[in-house]
Amino acid sequence: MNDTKKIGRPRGFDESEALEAAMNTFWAKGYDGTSMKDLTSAMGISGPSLYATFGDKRELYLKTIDLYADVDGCAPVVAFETEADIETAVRDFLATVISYSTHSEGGPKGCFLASCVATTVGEVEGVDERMEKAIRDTDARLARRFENAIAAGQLAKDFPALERGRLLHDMRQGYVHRSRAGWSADRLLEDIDDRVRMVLGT
Amino acid sequence: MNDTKKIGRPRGFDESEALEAAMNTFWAKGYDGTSMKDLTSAMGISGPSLYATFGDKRELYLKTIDLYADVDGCAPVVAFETEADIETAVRDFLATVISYSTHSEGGPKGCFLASCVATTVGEVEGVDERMEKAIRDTDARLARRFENAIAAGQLAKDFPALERGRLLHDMRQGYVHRSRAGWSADRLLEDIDDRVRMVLGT
DNA sequence: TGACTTTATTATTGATCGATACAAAAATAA
DNA sequence: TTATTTTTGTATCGATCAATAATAAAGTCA
Repeated sequence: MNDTKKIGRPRGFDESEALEAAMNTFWAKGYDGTSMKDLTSAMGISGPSLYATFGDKRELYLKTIDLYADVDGCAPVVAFETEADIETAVRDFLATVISYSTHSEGGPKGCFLASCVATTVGEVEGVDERMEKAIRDTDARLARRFENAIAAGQLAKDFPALERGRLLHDMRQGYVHRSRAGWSADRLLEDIDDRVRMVLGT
Repeated sequence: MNDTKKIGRPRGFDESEALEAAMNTFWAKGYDGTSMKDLTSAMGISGPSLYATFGDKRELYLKTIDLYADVDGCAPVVAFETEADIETAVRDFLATVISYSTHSEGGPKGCFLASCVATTVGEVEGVDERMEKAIRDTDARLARRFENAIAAGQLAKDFPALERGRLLHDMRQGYVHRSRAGWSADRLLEDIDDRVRMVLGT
C-alpha cells in the first residue's frame, strides 16, 4: 500500500463507497433506467468526478459487477460453505436467499446478477464474460461443498454433486424471480422443507 | 364480429402483427432500452399511428405482456400438459424450455417475463399484478398436471404436487438465466436426466 | 510566498428521448 | 361531386440523455 500523501487536491469522497452506491442504483433501476444524474446524486459526486474516477457509464457498470462478484454476491454461498451439517447448509442457503431477496430497506431486491446484469448481456460490452464466470464459479463452489459432504460420509458416494449444485443455484434464481414479483418471505419459506428434501434427494 | 367496412382511411398494418413485433423488441432490448424509434421501425408504422392505436409506450408495453401471457408464453407448459406419461411430460417441459431459450434466429432469448418484464416491477405501473398472476397461473397449471398423474396412479399419493410444480417453474428460471449467460443447448441438456429424477423424486 | 498538480463546480454541448401538431391521403356517406 | 371520418407522413416540440470544456478550489512542492 502507498500511504504517502499525493500531490494535488485530495478526493472529497470514498471511492469504494461511491462504487457501492452506484451498484445499488443500477440494481434498483437497471442499466438503461439509470441516468448519470441518478448516479451522481446517489454517489454524492459530480459528473466530472465520476468520469475522471470511473470512466464512462459502461466502465462504471462493469466495475460494479466486479464489486458484486468479489464481495457482495456470495452471502448465501458463504452460508452454504460454512455450515458443517449438509442439510442445515442447504436450508441456510435457501433461507439466506429468501432473506436477501425480500428484506429490502428501500434498497434493491434479489440478486444483482439475475435481476439487472442478466438483462444487459449482448447489449453492454463486457457483461457476457462476467455473467458466464459468475455462474460457473458459483456452481463450482456449491458442488465442492457437496463433495466435502460426500467425503465426510454425510451423503452417498454416488451423489451427483455438480448437478445438485446447479439445482440449488437455479432455486435461487426462482426465489429471486418470485420475490421480484412481490412474494413475501413467509410465502417463499412455505416449501423450504420440501426444497431441502428435493436437493438432497431424500 | 363486425365485418362491415368502417368509415375513414383503412389501416395500413395488422394490429396483432405490430404488437408481436413490439413484444420482440421489448424482449430483446428491455423496456428502458427500447426507444420509440426502435418500436416504430420494428412494427413498420409511424409514431402517430402507434400512439393512436396502442397508446403511449407504457400502455403498449402492458399490451405486449398480456399478449405473451395469453398466447406465446406457454409453450413448455402446454408440452407438459399434453404429454400423457408424466416422466416424458417433465422431460418435454425442460427440453422445450431449453429449445426456446437457446434457439434464437436473431430473435429474443429466454422468457419474456423472466428476462424483461421482471426487471420493470415497481418501475412501470401495471406490471406488478401481471407478473404475480403469471407466476400463480403457471404454478397452478403445473400442479394440476401432477395431480392428474397422481390420480392416474403414475405417482405416489403423498407426492407434493404444488411444491414439485414450483420446482419445475424455478428450473425454467434457471435455464433461462443460464441461456442468457451464453450456455448452449447442449450444455443445458447435459443434466436433464438428473433434473427429471429430482422433480419426480425417484 | 508562488509554482505545480489534482479535484470540484458550473455551465453547456449535440444527440436522442417520448410525445404531438398539422395537413395530406384514402376510405365511406350524402 | 362534396362532406365527413380516420389514418398517414412530416416536422418538430421541450425535456432529458451521456459526456465535456472551462474555471475555481485545495492540496503538495520549491
